[in-house]
Amino acid sequence: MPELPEVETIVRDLQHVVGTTIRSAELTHVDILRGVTRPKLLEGLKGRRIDTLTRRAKHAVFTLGDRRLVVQPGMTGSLLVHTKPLTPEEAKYAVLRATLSDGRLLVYRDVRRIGTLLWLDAKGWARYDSALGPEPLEPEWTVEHFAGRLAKSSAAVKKILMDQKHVVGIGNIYANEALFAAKVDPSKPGKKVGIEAAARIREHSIRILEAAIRSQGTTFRDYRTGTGERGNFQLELFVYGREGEPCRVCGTRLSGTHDIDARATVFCHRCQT
DNA sequence: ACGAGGTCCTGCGAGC
DNA sequence: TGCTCGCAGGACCTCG
Repeated sequence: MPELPEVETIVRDLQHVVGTTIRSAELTHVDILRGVTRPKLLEGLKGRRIDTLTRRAKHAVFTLGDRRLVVQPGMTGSLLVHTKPLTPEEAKYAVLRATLSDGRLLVYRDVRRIGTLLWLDAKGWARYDSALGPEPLEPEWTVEHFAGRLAKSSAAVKKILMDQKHVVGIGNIYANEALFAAKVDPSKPGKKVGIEAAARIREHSIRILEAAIRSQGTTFRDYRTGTGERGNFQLELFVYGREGEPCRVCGTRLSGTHDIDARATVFCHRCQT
C-alpha cells in the first residue's frame, strides 16, 4: 500500500532512469488507464526522454518533454527496472513495460491493478496538481492550514487526515500511526479536535513519514522499493495491523473498527481520546 | 458543498 | 481436500 514514504523510496531508487529515452512500450491491461487510450499512451511514450522522475502525493511522476506520466500505485503497484528479460514470475503482473534506450526494461507491476496511469499534457497536469492539497513534508503544510481544515469539518479526523484535498500522501497505515502517536481518537470529529491536538497530529505525521522514508517504507505484502527490496517500517508500527494485541505504551488491548471510511482503524481506547 | 457509500481488482486466509 | 466468502484499500464516482 504505497503511501508517501513508499513512493518517495521508489522515486529515489529509480533516479538512474532519468536521462534515458523510451524506445518502445507495451501494456497488458487497459483497465489501469484513466483518460487515455492504449495507442495514445504507447505512441506518446515512444521516443520520449525521461527528463525527471519526482513524487507528488502518493504518485510517481515521469516528466517527458511537455507530457507527464503519473503512476498511482494504489494498493499493489510497484516500479522496477530489469536488466535481463523478464522471468515468467516477473512478467505475470508487469502491466506496463517500457524498453529504455540502454536496453533496460522499466516495468510497472501491479497485482490487483487498483493502481492507475495518467498521461497528462500541461493543462491536465495543472488540473491534477491543483486538486491535491499541500505536501506534508514541505513548509506549506502549516498548523494553521491543517487546523483550519479540521475546524470546518464534522468528518472523523482520520478521514480528514487521509483526504488528499487537505494534505497529501497519508494513507491508512500512517494515519493510524500518527493519530496514535498524537493520542487522538481517530473517530473524533474534525471540528472537535482543537488547535493543540491538531499541532500534535501534524508534528507526528511529519515525524513518522520521515522515519518511514528512512526505513524505506512499510512492507506488509506487495510493496517493494525501486530495487525490489522490502521496506522495514512495519517493524516500527505501534497500531496498524496490531488489533487485539497489547498497546506498546500502556498494555491495553488495541481496538479495531471499520466505521471510518470503511478502512481498518486500529487504536488504543485508553491512550487516544 | 459535503458526507456516505459503492466500485474497481486479485490473492490470500479463515471457515465449513 | 476443496470450495466459498470476506477482506485488503487509493482514487473516483454517484446519490441524497
